[in-house]
Amino acid sequence: MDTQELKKAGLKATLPRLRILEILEGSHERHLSAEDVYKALIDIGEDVGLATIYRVLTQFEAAGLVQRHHFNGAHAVFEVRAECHHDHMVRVDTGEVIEFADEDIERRQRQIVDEHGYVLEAHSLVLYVRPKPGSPNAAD
Amino acid sequence: MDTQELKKAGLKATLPRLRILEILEGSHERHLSAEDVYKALIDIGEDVGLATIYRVLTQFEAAGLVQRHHFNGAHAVFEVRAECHHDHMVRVDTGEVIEFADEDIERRQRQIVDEHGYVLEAHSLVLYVRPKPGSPNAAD
DNA sequence: ATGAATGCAAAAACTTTGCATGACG
DNA sequence: CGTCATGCAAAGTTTTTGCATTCAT
Repeated sequence: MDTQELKKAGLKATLPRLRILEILEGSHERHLSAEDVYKALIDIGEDVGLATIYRVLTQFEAAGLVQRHHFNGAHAVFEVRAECHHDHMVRVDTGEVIEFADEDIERRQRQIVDEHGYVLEAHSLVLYVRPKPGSPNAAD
Repeated sequence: MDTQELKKAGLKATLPRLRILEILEGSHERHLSAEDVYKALIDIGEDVGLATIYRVLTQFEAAGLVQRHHFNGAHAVFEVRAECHHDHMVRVDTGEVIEFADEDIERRQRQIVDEHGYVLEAHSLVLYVRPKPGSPNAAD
């Protein structure tokens, strides 16, 4: 039950918060904008204000339940925090988001930052890609 | 003369474009927002509209003269395109931007993308850092 | 001269906030 | 029941656009 998850995060288990969490966890597309969540809720007949969505998503982010990304400069997208860290590829032709993890890059990042006299707080890596001709991806 | 640079890029050498290019090239801080450029122009008594700054920066980007970054979700910053590619570190305490280049990461990125059946079109890597205690940076 | 560029102001897109009402514990 | 959350609408930010005027070639 998501109720426990919310309480564990120090948040009251209100209906809007439960609904928003359900959408984020249940969606096939893991990366949703506030507007996406809003539309999904309207679709299932839940009447939640857009302002609430923004407020709740910000709280979820602060509580570590979700992560906020800015794949394109415009609007933010949110994804439920995965167990294991990963970065993202974005197809420039379709906008599809593909997750990947690579310990080599992670390690090298920490090393570079350390060499400069800093500590790595967070990072954002997005690879913008297009299908390689002849690859199975070219079909989509 | 920047006039040549603009014409070579296929852009008419208008006064606003020349001024904006001068600001970008002459600024100590290499990463400027549209607002930053606007204020810098006002400061030197040049009366250029903010809308023009946005239009010109977008043209510069299309022409390959500048690169657009989104270090924070809010506003975009622009930098004159450097001869050699590099990525960025952003100090979370001061907002200072530090440039770095690492061929290991670049190579690994291309490899990962290739393994997934894609071609790397572009990428964005930002490391958010804080000074390492005891390092010379901690002082600033 | 002629088409493109500019400036202004209005609009657009995304997100945040104020305040009265309603819900959780 | 007290407090925090919600909804609505209004305001805030950043960026874009329409249109008459001005400028570069």
